[in-house]
Amino acid sequence: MAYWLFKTEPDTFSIDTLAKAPQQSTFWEGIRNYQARNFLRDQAQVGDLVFIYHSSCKVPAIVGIAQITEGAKTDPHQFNPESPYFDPKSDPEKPRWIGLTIQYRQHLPKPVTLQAIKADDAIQELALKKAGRLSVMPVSEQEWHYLLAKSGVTR
DNA sequence: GCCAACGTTGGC
DNA sequence: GCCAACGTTGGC
Repeated sequence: MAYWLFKTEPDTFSIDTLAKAPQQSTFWEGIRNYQARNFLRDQAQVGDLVFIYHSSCKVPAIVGIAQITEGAKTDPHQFNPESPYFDPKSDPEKPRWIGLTIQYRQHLPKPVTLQAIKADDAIQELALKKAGRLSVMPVSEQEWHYLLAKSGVTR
């Protein structure tokens, strides 16, 4: 059991989009960063919990929780020249990029803003804090529970 | 819209 | 395998 943080731009795909999706599920696609991919490929497991973080928006913040419901599969967009996620260098025999399926769990009662995270000395490890453009990052168990409490989730 | 940070590419 | 140039991300 592990904990993660996934970034998304709410203009493209938000926690609300996920909550309203069929089965409240989506295939998390378009990961095009090796470090992020390696986390998903090598460490993410069905059952792991995921903070959904809104980036590139007015108030960047952790806004909700999802759960991984299906393990890593080839991301088909890498082979589609029409897709913004097309990767001409990916060999169909050895696909370079993967995605996995997550399901909505809940909105946070109080989103935890990037500003609050940066200002909080109790949060030290979270990769979000050290800048970084990583779109998928691990969250330690301790900081997961700390952030949950901070967001008003009581259990 | 700007720009800093940082990942990726490609020439050597 | 180094590193400069380039592209992208994402906060502000």
